[in-house]
Amino acid sequence: MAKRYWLFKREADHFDMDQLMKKGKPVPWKNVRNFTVRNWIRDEMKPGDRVLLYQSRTDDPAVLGIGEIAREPYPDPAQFDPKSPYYDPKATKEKPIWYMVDVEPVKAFKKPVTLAEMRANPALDGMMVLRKGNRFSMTPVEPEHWKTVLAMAGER
DNA sequence: GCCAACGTTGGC
DNA sequence: GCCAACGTTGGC
Repeated sequence: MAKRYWLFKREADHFDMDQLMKKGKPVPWKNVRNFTVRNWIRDEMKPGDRVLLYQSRTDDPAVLGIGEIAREPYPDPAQFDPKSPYYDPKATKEKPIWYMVDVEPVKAFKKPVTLAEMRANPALDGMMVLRKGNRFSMTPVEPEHWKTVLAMAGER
């Protein structure tokens, strides 16, 4: 299957792009508990897919950099852990419900691409993350939109 | 901090 | 299986 593009959202409180880059290792992107997003993870994400890393719930929400999916999707262990807030009593090891991927940080943009800039760019019309009321923590990104965002960041 | 929007839950 | 109520997301 061809390489795909995604946008992963994370709240500012739990997202430090510099820290990610410094670490330089794949990080688990866990705790997705939305069925639509689960289906994208489980059925469509592949190692090598590229990801826009987006910071939400801040004064200036923005894409801060890019990453790459580092391994096949796998069951989120928290669903089996009764002590976890993400525990799901309906999930079993044989039939997991929730999936996750690891993301390797690839590059921090020198110039983040803000939500305001993205909304102002007609080339990004229809981008899922820009839709009103969008609450998916992960969304697919069209190849043309990917190129546009990278160009806006001054990257190639 | 507010509140619109939306996914999920649960009573019926 | 519907749908109102609830809880959460996330821009502003």
